Order: sequence, then structure tokens, then C-alpha cells
Amino acid sequence: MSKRTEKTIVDIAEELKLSVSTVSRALNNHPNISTRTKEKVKKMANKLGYRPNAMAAGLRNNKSRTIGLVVPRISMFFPATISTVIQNKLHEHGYHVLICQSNDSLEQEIALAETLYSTRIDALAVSSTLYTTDFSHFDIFKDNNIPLVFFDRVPKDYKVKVVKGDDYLGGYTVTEHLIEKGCKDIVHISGPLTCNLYTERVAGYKNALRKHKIPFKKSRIFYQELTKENALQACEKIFARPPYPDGVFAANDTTAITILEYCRKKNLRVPEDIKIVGYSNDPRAEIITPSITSVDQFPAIMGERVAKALLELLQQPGAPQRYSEDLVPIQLIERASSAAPVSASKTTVKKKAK
Amino acid sequence: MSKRTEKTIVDIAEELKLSVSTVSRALNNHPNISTRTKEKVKKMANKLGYRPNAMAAGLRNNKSRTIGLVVPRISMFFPATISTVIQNKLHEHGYHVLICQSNDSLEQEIALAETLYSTRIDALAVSSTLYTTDFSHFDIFKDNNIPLVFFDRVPKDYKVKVVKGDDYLGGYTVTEHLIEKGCKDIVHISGPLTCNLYTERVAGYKNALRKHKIPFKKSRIFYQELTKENALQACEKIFARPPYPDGVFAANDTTAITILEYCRKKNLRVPEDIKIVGYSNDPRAEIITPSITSVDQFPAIMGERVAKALLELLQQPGAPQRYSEDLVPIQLIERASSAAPVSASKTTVKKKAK
DNA sequence: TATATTTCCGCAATCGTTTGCACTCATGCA
DNA sequence: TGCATGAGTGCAAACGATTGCGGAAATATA
Repeated sequence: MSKRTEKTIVDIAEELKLSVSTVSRALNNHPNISTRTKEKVKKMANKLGYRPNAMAAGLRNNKSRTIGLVVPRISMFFPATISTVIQNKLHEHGYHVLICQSNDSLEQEIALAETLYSTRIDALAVSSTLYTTDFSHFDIFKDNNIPLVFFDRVPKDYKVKVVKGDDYLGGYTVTEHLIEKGCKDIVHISGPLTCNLYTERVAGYKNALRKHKIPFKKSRIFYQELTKENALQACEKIFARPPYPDGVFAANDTTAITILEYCRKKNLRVPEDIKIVGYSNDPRAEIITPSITSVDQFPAIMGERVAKALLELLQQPGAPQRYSEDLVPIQLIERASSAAPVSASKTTVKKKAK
Repeated sequence: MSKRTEKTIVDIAEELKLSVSTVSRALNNHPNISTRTKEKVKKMANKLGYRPNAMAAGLRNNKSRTIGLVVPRISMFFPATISTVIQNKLHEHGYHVLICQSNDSLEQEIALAETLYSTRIDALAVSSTLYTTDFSHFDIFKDNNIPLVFFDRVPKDYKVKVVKGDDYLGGYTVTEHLIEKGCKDIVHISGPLTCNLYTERVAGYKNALRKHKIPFKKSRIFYQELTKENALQACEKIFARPPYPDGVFAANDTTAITILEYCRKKNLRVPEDIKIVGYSNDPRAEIITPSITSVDQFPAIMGERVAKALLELLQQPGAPQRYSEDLVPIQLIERASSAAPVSASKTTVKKKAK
């Protein structure tokens, strides 16, 4: 019974004694249809409560007006913000967005690629798993010339459009910032090197050290998934015995926050005894006391650019997809956790924290 | 040319000298097909790189295996967490999720309902706009017996499944908590009353006051969209002149945080001079100093229940949809911002804040 | 051997739209 | 009056899968 209430263009055609083609064309504002007919058709469509069936149209046109979005998870600040922007932007252009989470599981990511292909999405944007080094499960899209763009966690040597933050510069900037604030022994908590963006931050970290003639020590760098638990474990090692580092560059803010709290508990003063810098400028970084210096990656801008890239590719079907890199700028947001050592520190910090 | 690489079941059938029906059935594990044939078909499907076309199947079956999700925005902690859970859970059952944002605009919500219907989603979950009081734009779904469940921001008197937090209890609990901690003049910053959940929290607030014989004052309650800007404006009014309140019940944590920071700037001590409680248990509430007492609404549980409700409805097609309310419990998370006034307050607070 | 039963498979219609092509009218012009 | 023109419309074939029904082959039963 719910079946029979679904009106189709056939119903409209019968009601109006017109052919379905005319109705279809009228609804799509085809130029060959007279204004009078168009009006009649649209009025009747309204009257009957007609709703187009996107699947039927999609089948015929071989396009779904839906684009896929694969992110590790949408509950994290950074991907969530990007997803928001992408979704809103594409919606403005009449596209739906299927947001999917890989939960940082390569297996899930592969399955997702497969099923998203089945829905015949018109384009795909993905920020990959931490552990994706082989991207061949996305080949189907490339081979069939379906627009594909990667962002944030992007592949190397894979012929696609890429939108990413300037991670090398980020790593360099943070490290140099800590050095300029007086740090001489800087720990870096990095994500796993399977993810290129961490490789680049590490490169930035190392180069900044080198430039300032600070020796790089293997024992001062950690590669791990950037969870709270892992951060705590790293802390246990770092602070097992002196000498303690005087600076920490954490590759995300969750890690930075965890370390800050750990230091607090250990009665290490931040920033007097040890300075901490995070990454991504999570809202929590600004709020905690002392507030944490972090790197803004401008997720909104990144989202805009991803959406723009997708739309451009959608407008030139058949255009060969090749590697091209769109670098989104970063900006160091200086806060209390890495402030210079002043005597009247306590109040100064408070003020800056504001 | 990308067209011609798209293999269909027809290709498989030709290759194997079988009929398309057999191929279709084989791929769908129909019992009437011999195991041998099924294996042959699947092998060939693999060999040809066949990928099912979900749109074609959907058109024929009149189902898309896609469910719609409409939330105000996915970048906010609470809806983001719920969306994550719903998406993951439904994906386990082979459903895609179209996540859409209304951006708290009724107009966008209405448009969304329309276009989501066009894609023939199999079910719809929505957390409505702050300003949605008329829900008739969702009638199409009800009329066509498409599973519809609301969560968090839910309608009243609209015959659908509803999953919501216990907002009355939340409002009551927070207020009573503040009273028990010694507050006698409690401000409540509420969301707009067009949204039922705020109405209920207000009711809880009022009833707690009444029970404890504290007079309710109209001047002590604010109805506004719960943004940072609005919170600041409210502060300006509240602290324009004494007497200052000794307790604030903010209906979200963004507001609570803003007020806390405002008080800090005004040199009002929290919790000694004024106690603050937020709502939703945003991650920031735990991290700020002093940490903010808040109400956990268990978004993960809510997400689970929404997903469960959707799946149940999907499994009994044609079942009449009627109002039914699933109340997710809430829990007050006591933190430093509302701690009892102790003499050695400073250290106590720190400890609790941990 | 003849008949009844399974088992397995094919035919063809169907889902709702879109679109190339052909066709019918008016109308304009010579 | 005859003919080209062009605007407006209709026919029918797709798009790729599913499925009720009927039938052939293989097997069991008498």
C-alpha cells in the first residue's frame, strides 16, 4: 500500500495526457518544452505529491549525485571540522555526501572502497588510515576515472589530487619555536611513520635541530598511535629518570594534553621546567591551564579546498587524474605552555592563557 | 571508454553461457542454484572485476540500503559522537549512512527532508533544528511508512519513535546539586524554548527550586542560542550589578566554559564565590581549570539505541509507526566548579580536578 | 519402463527516468 | 499554394539488476 502511493512521472503524464518524455523534460527545464507545458506539469507534480526517484535517474545517467567521504573517524575535532565544511559545500552544489569511517582500520577502509564503488558515487575524498601504505584498493576509482582526492593523510607516489597541510614546515616551526624559547633537549612524540605526514613532521623536527646545532637523539623520539594511553606510556619512559627533556613536541593535542597533565602531577612546571607544544589546535588546547601552544592547520580551509577540487574534477569528466599537491598553510599559535621563562611567570601565563 | 569497462551480470552470463537470472541468483546465494554454479559465477565475477550496481538493484527492489541522518552539525561533540556510533553500527548491518547537517536552519532541514526522500533512503534519523516546532516536512516518510526516529532534539506529539536524554531529570539534578552545595541564587542559561529538551530542563530547574523553597525569578533565567557570544552577553547582564548569583546552570558546556572564563576575568572565584554546572560533558569540561561539573548524556548509548531502533523498524516493514519514548539515562559528573566550600579549597579543588 | 519429484535454470517483465530520433503542426516566406 | 523552418511533443530503447513462473534434466519411486 505504501507502494501504490509513490507517484511517478507516468502518473503525471497520464493525468495530463502527455507523454512521459515531455513530463521528464518539463521537470528538467528542457528548452524544447514550452513554458505553458512546464507550468502545467510542475503544478500537477505538486498536486500529486510527486518526488523524483534519484535511483532511477541515477541508473539511467550513470551518476548518483553522491560523493563519498572516508575519514578515520568523525568524532575527532580535525576530521569532523573538515567533514562539516565538505558536506556543506558539496550540498550547495546539489551533491549528497556519504560520510564513512574507517576507524583507522585498513581492512575497513578496503571494504569501504568496495561498497562505495558499488553505490556508484560520483567522486571520493579520503583521509586514509594511519597504516595505509598501499593504496591500490582505490585503483577502481582511478581506473574508471572517478574523481579522487586525498586530504590530510595522503599517499605519496599515487597519481591523485592531494590536499594537505604543510607538515614539514609545521614540524620545523614547532621545533625552532621551542629552541628559540630556550629548549635544548626536545622530545618528539610522533605518529607512526607509515603515515607520511608524520614522516614530514619528523623531517622538520630533525632539520630544525640540525640547523640549531642540537644533536638528534633516537631515544628522544617516539612513534606511536597518538592516544592518551600511549602518551602516558611514553611519559613513563621519558620521566623514568633524569635528565628530563626541557621541551616536548607532540604530534597531536590529545598527546600534548596528556603530557601536560602528567607533568602537573609530577610537579614539573609548564612552561618553566618543560615546554609543551601540540598539533592541530584542538579546542581543548586553548582552554587548559596553562594553555597549550599548537599548530593551526585551518581545517575549514582544507575542507573548502577539498570540496573545490572535487567540484572541479566533477566538471571535467574524463580529465586524466594526476598527482598534484595543494598545500594548506599552517600557523603556530603561541600559548602559555611554551612561553619564555619570565620571573613573574604565574600571572603572565594566566594572562596569555586568557 | 570508462563506460565500457563497467562489467555487469550480463557480461558474466555471456562469458559463462548462463542466463542473467542464474548469475543474479548465484551472486545472491539463492538456494535454487547449485554450489558448483555459484562458485563458477563468483569466480568469473572476480575475474572480470564485476561490481554490483547498487542503483540498479535499488531501483528494482525499491530500497537503497542507505539511511539518512540529519543533525544540526557534525562538528559539535555531542552529535558527532552519536553520529559516529550510528554510522558504525548501521554499517555493520550493511547500510550506508548519509550524514547531513541542517546547520540549525529550519529551511535547510526542510530541503534536506525533500532531497533525502528523493534518494529513497530506507530510514531516517534526525535530531532537529533548535527552531523546529512543526515537523510536517517529515510526513512524507511517515506516510510512506519509512522508518523514522528522532533523537536528542525530538518532537512532542508527533507519532514517531523517539530516543532522548532524561532532560527533566537532568535539569532537576543539576539544580538540586547546586542547592545542596549551598547555592541560593541560581541562574539558568537555557536554550530557546522552541526546543523541547530545554523546556524540560527548565521544568526540572523550577521544580528543584520549588522543592527547596527557593523562589524562582524570571530575571534569573535566559533563553538563547547557546553560543559563546550569547553567553558573554548574558554575563554582561548578570554581572552588571550586584547581587551576583552564587550558582549558574548552563544548558551546555560552551556556555559554562565562557562563563567560567568571564568569572575568572572578573576575579570571581569558582567555586568559592560562584558555582558553575554545564551540560553534555564536553571533553573540554574536564580539562579546564577548575574542571566543570557537567551532565553526561551518554552519547554512545544514545547512538546505539537509535541504531537499534532503526534496525528494528527496518526489519518489520509496514509496521505502524507510533510514538514511543526511549529515555537514555543521564549522570551528573561532579567536578571542581561546583565543589562544596571547604576552607582548604584550593588544593581540594586541584585534586578533584585531576 | 513409466511416472512422480527434485533440482536447477531461463524467459521476460519490471523498477522510474532519460534521451536520440522522428514526427506533427503552425508559421513564414516566396 | 507550396515548401522550408522550427517549436513542441511522442515513441521506444536504454540503464543493470531482480524474480515469478514455467520448463528441462536428473533423480527417486512404483
